[in-house]
Amino acid sequence: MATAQTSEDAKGNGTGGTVGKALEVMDLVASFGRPVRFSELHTQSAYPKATLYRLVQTLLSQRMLAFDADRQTYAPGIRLVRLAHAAWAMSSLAPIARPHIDLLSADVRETVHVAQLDGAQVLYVEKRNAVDPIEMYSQAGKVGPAYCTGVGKVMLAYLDPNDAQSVIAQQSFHRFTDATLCSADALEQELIDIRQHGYGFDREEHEPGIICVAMPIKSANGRVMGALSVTSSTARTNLAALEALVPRLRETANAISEELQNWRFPDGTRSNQQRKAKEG
Amino acid sequence: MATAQTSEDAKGNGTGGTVGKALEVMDLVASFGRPVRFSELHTQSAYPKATLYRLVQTLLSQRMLAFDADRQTYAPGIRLVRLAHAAWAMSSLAPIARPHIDLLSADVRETVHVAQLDGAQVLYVEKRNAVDPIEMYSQAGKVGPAYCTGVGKVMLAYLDPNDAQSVIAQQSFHRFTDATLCSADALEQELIDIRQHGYGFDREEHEPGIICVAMPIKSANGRVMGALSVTSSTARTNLAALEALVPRLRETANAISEELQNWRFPDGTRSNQQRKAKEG
DNA sequence: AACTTCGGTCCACATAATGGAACCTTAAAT
DNA sequence: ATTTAAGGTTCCATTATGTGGACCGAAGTT
Repeated sequence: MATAQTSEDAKGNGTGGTVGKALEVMDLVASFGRPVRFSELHTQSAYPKATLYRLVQTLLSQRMLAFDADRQTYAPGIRLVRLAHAAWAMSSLAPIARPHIDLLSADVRETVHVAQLDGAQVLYVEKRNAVDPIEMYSQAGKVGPAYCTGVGKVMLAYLDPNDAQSVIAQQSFHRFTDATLCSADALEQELIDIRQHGYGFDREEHEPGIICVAMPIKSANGRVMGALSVTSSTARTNLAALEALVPRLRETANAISEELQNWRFPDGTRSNQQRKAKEG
Repeated sequence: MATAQTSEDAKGNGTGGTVGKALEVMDLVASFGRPVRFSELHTQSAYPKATLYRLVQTLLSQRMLAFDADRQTYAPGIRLVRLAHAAWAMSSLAPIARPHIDLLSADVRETVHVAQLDGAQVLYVEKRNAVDPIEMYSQAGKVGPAYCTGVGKVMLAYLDPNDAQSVIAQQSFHRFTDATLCSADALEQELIDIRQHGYGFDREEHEPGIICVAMPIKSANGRVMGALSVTSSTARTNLAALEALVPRLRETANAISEELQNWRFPDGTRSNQQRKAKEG
């Protein structure tokens, strides 16, 4: 139920094995955001033509990529959607968080997000929008930067220091707005601040006019599992008003944490370690 | 934009390369439907312990699997959710179909599904439920059998004969209900019938009391891209009433087909312009 | 016809995967 | 405290896989 990385591995590598290379190609295809021709991939890839070709063919035969014979283009295959369904259902906070953020969202009448870390980026796994409640993959599955979003910053603040260091090192620190924290130093200062309060804000750091208040979701033993946030705009409200929602947010985060703990999958997944942890 | 397999490949293999083996492990993990221990995987896998271990480690380092240190269990990783977002957005009918099935669903006030073939199974990529409109990954991403669902049968009926043959050969023909078509022969008979009418039914073949009418969604050149269906129950309606919806369904399917064509990047080279135009 | 671009194939060679066996580590049994 | 067992991890000689420069052929272009 989490981003593994138990700190000592630190080899946030990408390559090495064939599988890694194949996944690099997957990412490449996905990064285009539209179906691509082989030659387009070739120009963007470090791999020689024959190698890239074989990788693409492998992926194709595994239905990880789909080929449009008419247009001669490749796109990520729907086999992924199926696997992702499993990932979303068992590996994300979403199924557990859902009823809680339904309540929260109905209560505060603002957009609520649940996010987790995927590598060095924030991945949104669930969203409730008070005004337009129907959203699908188009929202869950989206990624964003960790250093300038409310959810990203609170997760970083409570991450194991080694992991946090590694994630911070991978941030791009692009200046989206005047308020964006553009250096590791500025960010770390902010993280200290977040740890003191127990929650964090996005002060128009990612998008002008967009503000949010965020709260970490932790497991029983204190590991950050994700974060949730309430987002609004400066046109409608202000930081002080959002701060007033903190108790409600904390309540929701705690409820999710707790349920996370009790959560058992159909067949008993209870481990001895868990039993112990619960007693202690 | 589709299940590739342009008929001449036919090697619906699973193994061969390392990538295939790794994906086999992914499927295995996903098939449990809950986080699993290494030993559980080992008992279910043909691979020797060391090999399986290395595959799992590779997948883990690629964040395709996530490891829960507390429970010592593996689950599909959230990197998948991110890749799947790309797959869903560019490789599925869902983004195009969405507005159309919104209309259809509001109109007929019944559950509407959009599905595509993923290998030999039906994969639902979008759903609208008139009474309870909030659904997420929990629905999109689900899979079902091809031989006893409305959408599955209409897709088979219009598939290239070679591909259809291969898919039919992979069906399990489990008898879910008295009405289930339990043999390739019975199914092929049904497919002929579907081709004659241009649409198909699910006559409680998968679940007692659940019926549907389904219609293929084809591309300009006649290839099946997917299917859509209106589902209801025998308690509320009957097949004749569903059949009366056929014109409305055809209209929707045609609208999707057409938009599919226009949305298609006419030539790889022009795609950016088109995108720009859409944004502006 | 000569040239270019693009997708696809070959094959000697290098790398990465394999898996049996040995080895830790934790927990339960004696 | 000592033994046993089971789950999990590492080693390394062997072998299967993947690599990529060169080459092919079709479809356009000049």
